[in-house]
Amino acid sequence: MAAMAEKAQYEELARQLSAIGVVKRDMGRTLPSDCPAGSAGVLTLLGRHGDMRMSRLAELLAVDISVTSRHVAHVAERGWIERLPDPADKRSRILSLTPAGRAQLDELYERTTQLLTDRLSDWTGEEVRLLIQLMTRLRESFGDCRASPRAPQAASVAADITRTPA
Amino acid sequence: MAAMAEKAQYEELARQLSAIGVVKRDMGRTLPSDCPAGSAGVLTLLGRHGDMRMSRLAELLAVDISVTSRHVAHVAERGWIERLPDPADKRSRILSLTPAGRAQLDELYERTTQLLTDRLSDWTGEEVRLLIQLMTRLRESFGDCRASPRAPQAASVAADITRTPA
DNA sequence: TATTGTTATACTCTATAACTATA
DNA sequence: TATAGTTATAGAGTATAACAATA
Repeated sequence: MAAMAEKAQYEELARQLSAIGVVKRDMGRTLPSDCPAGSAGVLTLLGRHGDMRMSRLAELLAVDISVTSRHVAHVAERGWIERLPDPADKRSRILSLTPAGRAQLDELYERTTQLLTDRLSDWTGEEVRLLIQLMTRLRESFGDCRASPRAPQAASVAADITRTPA
Repeated sequence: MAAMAEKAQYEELARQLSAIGVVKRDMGRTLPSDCPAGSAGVLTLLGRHGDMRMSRLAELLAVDISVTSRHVAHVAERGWIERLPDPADKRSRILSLTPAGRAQLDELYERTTQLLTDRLSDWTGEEVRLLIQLMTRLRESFGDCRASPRAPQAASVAADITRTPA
């Protein structure tokens, strides 16, 4: 009984996931031409979490380290980050934002805010918060448990909904 | 004041959007090797909405018609759809699922359900429903208003939350 | 002239595998 | 031997532009 309804829900969720690309592409169009989404991800995570090694960044990006390496190279070529030697392990490199990288990051923040302020003008803060919470939990459910260092577990959303009835 | 909080929320939402790829890739890995995500999208929408023209399908997929053309060609080569002449406009083609296409679609449903049943085992139906609703609204807010033919407008989610306090 | 759809081209993102340097 | 990172290669998805056929 409930299984049938769940199956239909799952189909609908799969459809929504496959269609979310239209949102990502719209976001991508607002990026500077020399800073594609991959580069923006590197800058954002370094800005948020501070200096880190390649392998840690790959975890946060949730992509293979070879992909991370390419994004990092692109960002480093533009002088937005430095790759410092790791005194504890000569195989490793410590990634660190440069002042130019921080400036680029500010530019990205500016563009993101402008776009979302426009697109989500009729959303409440509560709705945005809830969507963020559910997307975070979705990623955790798919095994990406690395991106929420401060929030060990995005607890049951249902409980949160009842606790915060707008 | 509130603007600062909103800006931080927007940054977080942008991060979640850029990181959702890990979920899509996991879904993609469950697909048959000769039926990539683009093909699955074509089959799914034809199954859901019935026969349609290329241009309509491109709208539903929310991609350029040139992209749609390639996905459709891939699916047609495998015998999953037919491209029938449109009696009303000889430039146009009517796309129609074949029995083999329906069988392939059933296979896709099966795999999707299995994956999501596993990954979302600790989600409530209400949480899934809410995520679907918010993602639908997000796409609408980004100008993709074409994919919800039966639900003219996904109304305020905040109102819905209070109306349905679990 | 305008529109429907196809094809050619180019770009981004991704994973796998082979490789180098270090642990 | 095992691990950190780089590079080469291949595959999927997308958009733009040029084109053919029809409206």
